[in-house]
Amino acid sequence: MNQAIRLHQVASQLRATCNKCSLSNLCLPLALEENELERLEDIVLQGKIFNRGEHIFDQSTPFKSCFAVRSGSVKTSIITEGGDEQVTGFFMPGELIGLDSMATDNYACTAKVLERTSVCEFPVEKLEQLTRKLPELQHHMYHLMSQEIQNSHQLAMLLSKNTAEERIAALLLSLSSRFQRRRMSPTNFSLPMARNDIANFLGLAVETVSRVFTRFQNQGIIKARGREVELLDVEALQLVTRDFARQGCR
Amino acid sequence: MNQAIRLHQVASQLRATCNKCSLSNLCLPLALEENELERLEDIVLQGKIFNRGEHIFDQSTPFKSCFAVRSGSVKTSIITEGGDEQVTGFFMPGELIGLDSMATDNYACTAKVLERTSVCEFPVEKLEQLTRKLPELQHHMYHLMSQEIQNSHQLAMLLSKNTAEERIAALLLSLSSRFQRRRMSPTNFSLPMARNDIANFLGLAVETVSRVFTRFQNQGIIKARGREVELLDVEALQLVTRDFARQGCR
DNA sequence: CGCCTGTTTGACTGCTGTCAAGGAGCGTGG
DNA sequence: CCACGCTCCTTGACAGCAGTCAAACAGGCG
Repeated sequence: MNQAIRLHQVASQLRATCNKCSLSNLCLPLALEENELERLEDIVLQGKIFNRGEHIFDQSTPFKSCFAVRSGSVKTSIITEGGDEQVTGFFMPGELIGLDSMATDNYACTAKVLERTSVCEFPVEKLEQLTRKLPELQHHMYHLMSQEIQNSHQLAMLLSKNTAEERIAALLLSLSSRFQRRRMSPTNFSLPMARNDIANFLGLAVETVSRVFTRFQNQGIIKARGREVELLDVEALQLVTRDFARQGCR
Repeated sequence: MNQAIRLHQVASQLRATCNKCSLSNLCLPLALEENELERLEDIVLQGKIFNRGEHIFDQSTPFKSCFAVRSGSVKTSIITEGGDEQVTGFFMPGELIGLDSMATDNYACTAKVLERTSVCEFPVEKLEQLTRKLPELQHHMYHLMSQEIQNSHQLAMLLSKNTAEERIAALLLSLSSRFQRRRMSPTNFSLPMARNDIANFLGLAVETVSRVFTRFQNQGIIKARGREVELLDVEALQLVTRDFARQGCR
C-alpha cells in the first residue's frame, strides 16, 4: 500500500471525532453546533500520546499550541532560575492547557505528563482565526480563560488564608467534583500525582501533606493507601474547607 | 440651549479621545491602528468618576463590562460567604479590570476604588463583537487575559514559597515598575492602598507588614512615612526577592 | 477636643518547615 | 526466588517564622 494513501486514512480516522469524543461536553466543542464542529476538527491534531514523565512542552519551547487532555493527567509548573519548582495546576481529561502562555513567545510553564496521557493539540494561530469566525467558540475561549483566572485566584486565596488541613480538603473536593463530571466515582479514586506535587501545589512540605492524610484517616474522614483515596465523609471535608465548598482549585 | 444638543456635545467630547489618551500605550488601544481606534471609541463609555471607597461593581452585580483605569487606583477582592476578604489585585492607570468575570453571570470579585478614580467602561457584549472584526484587538484580549493568569500564578508562587520580607519586596518592586511605565518616579511614590490591603493581598497579618517595613527602613533599604515610600536601595530589594530562589537550590 | 481608623510595637503561642531516619512499593538483575 | 537500589511515603523531634492578642500611637475630621 502506498504511504500517501495510508497517511490519508490515518488522518481521516483522527479527524471528525470531536463530536464522538466523550469529553465534548467539557472541552472546546462544548459551545459548538454540528457544522461548526467540523471547522474545529479541521484544525485539531488529535491523539498525541505521551508516556509518564514526558514533557508536552516546557518553558524553553516557543509557544505554538494549546492542548486538551483526552485521557491521563498533566501537571503544569513554573521552574525558576534557581531551579525551584512551583506547580500551577493539575489537568484532567476535558481540560485545556496553555491558556497562560498566550501573552509570551515561549510557554509560561512546563507541562509534564503524570501517567500515560493522550492530548489533542490546537495550534493557536489557527484557533485564533477560527474564533473570529465562530462567535460561540470565541465566547467559550474567553469563558475558559476567565475561569482559569478565577481558579488561580481561588488558589491564591487557599494559599494565603488557609491551614494545611483546609488546603488538602479543598484539593480532595476539587478532584472529587472533577471525577464526578466525568461520570466517575466522586468518592473513590486514584490520585494521579505524588505527595510531593500536592505539597508543592498547595505550598506545603511533603511531610505536612503526609501528616494531614493520616490525620484525616484517623478521624475517619478518608481512607488512603498510597495514591488510592476513598472519601468516607464528604460533609466533614466540606466543613473543614468552610468557605471553600466550591470547586475552585486546580 | 436645548438639552438634546447639550448631550450631543458632551458625547462628542467624551468620544474620540482614546487616541489622545496618555495611557493608550498600556490599555486596549495598544494594538490598534488609527481607523480601528475609532471603532473602539464607539463602544467605550469614558470618564466615569468614583470617589474613594465606592464600588465600581461587586459580586452581586450582573457582569456587563470590563473597566480600564484612567486615573486613580482600584482594589479587587473576593468576599466569601463567611465575610472573609481576599484581595486579588491592585489596578493602576492603563490596567484592565473584570477579565476574571467573563465566565460567570455576576462579577467574580468586588472592585473598590482606593482614591478618587476615573475609569473607562467597555461593555463586553460590544467588545466581543468588536474583537471578531478586529483581529489585533482579539489577539490583544487573549494577551491580556493570559497575562492575568500568569500574574495570578506568580502571586500564588509568592504566597506559597516566600517569606514575609520577600513578598513585600516583590510588591514594592512591582509597584515601582508600574509607576515607571507611566513615566513616574520608580523610587519615590505614594502607596494607594492601606497596610491592611497589602497584608491581605500578600497573605500576611497587618502587624507583619508593619514590622517588615520598619525592618527595611532600619536596614536603609527604603524610607517610609505612612504611605509615602522611597526606595533607597533597589538592588537590595531585588536581592531579597532572589535570595530565596538561591537558597532553594542548595 | 474626642472619635475613628490606620499604623506601630511588644510578648507569646503555634502551625508548619526542617532535619533525620525508617518503611513501603517496585522494577532490575543475579 | 531473593537481594538490591531507587523512589515515594510516613513518622518523630525540634525550631522558627509569622499569627494572635494587647496596647499605645498617629493622623484626619467633624
